[in-house]
Amino acid sequence: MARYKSGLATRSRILEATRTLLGEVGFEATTVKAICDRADIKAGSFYNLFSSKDEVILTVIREAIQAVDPDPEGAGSDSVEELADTYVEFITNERQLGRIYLQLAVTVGITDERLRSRLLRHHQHRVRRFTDALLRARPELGLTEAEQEMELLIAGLNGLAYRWVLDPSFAFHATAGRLVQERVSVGS
Amino acid sequence: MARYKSGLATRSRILEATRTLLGEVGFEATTVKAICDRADIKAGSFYNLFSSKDEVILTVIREAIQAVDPDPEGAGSDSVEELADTYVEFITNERQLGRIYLQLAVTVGITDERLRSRLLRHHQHRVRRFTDALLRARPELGLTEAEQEMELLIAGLNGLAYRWVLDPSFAFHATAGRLVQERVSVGS
DNA sequence: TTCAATTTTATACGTCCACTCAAAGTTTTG
DNA sequence: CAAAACTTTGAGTGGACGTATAAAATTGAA
Repeated sequence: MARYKSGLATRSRILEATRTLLGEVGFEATTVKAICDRADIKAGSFYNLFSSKDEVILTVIREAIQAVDPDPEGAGSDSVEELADTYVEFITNERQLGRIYLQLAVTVGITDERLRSRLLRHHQHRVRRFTDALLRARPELGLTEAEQEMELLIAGLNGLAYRWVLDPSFAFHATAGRLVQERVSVGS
Repeated sequence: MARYKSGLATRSRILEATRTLLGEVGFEATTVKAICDRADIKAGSFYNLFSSKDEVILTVIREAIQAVDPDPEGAGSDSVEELADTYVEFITNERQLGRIYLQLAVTVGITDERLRSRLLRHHQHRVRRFTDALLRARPELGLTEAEQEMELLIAGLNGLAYRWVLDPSFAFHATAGRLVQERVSVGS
């Protein structure tokens, strides 16, 4: 474990290098050597601060999952629009973590059963948060109906995110905005 | 190139092994050795029939892209419902190719610029096909409006596909059906 | 300033990777 | 059936990978 400030700084550089590599070249190309080269350190330093390649990768994956579902002070008082907007901002601004997030389900999730169930729990938590927000705005909706709407909204947002990754000139923000408006005003 | 029937059979076995591995364990774990072991051949035979690992993987990727956008006899006469249904069936039945397809944009697409633009062209072709089908059913819609609707529908279908991969107990077919109904009856 | 704790370096090991090739085996053709 | 074309095998290559460790350098606390 890092205790001296130089060690802590090295740890940060390793995490940043890992984040960049995972986001830009994918899991396959993110080797310990690539991480060390980018962080400008030697393998020995890496293994002094992390016990394995998996450890640093899982640390960054946790960052990515958390970034999509932040639990800010005002938890439980966001609107659907705000929640959706936060996600769009996350994908477009935090490019590295965003791409890592989008890779998770179809790449690592296939192989690692524990990560898959963790991602599923994350998704269910996200649906709940969106549903709560929708019900706050439109209390007359039934729980099941609201949940189904938000499942569709989140699927749509994810699909648009993949679309945007494929072509960053795509009007992600505007399209997502229209989608949210539709879903929020469902049945009215 | 394979000319004798034994060579052709081996080629098929290699392709099937690659398909299975890409779909089940991902790109990272799909090594030449893994392919050869699963196809029960030696590396020399592999390199007699394919010039590289990339060649066989790209062949399977092309299969996956084509499977999503088949050009059957009746091209230009499908309904939106049929097009969407075909996609859902593809993802749920052709599990291997389906997972490969879903991995493409966020995994290989990041690294390989040529593949990324190929995927983008594939997507645009798909949007056009869905839009044509929608306009056939509802000629009163404007082209732009119809295109935007279908962009949202496809994003939704893709998002639901990712959702289903994460948890195959998810009611993909039913949820996709509701989504299609909504989009087809837009503004009416 | 001293010295123990921590970090960095240099070097190395064994494994697995994509890939090659000569030689032996098999299939098709004339 | 014999020669040509093709396929398979088995053994091997160099290189990059993850992992490990002893010694040198640096740091922080007393």
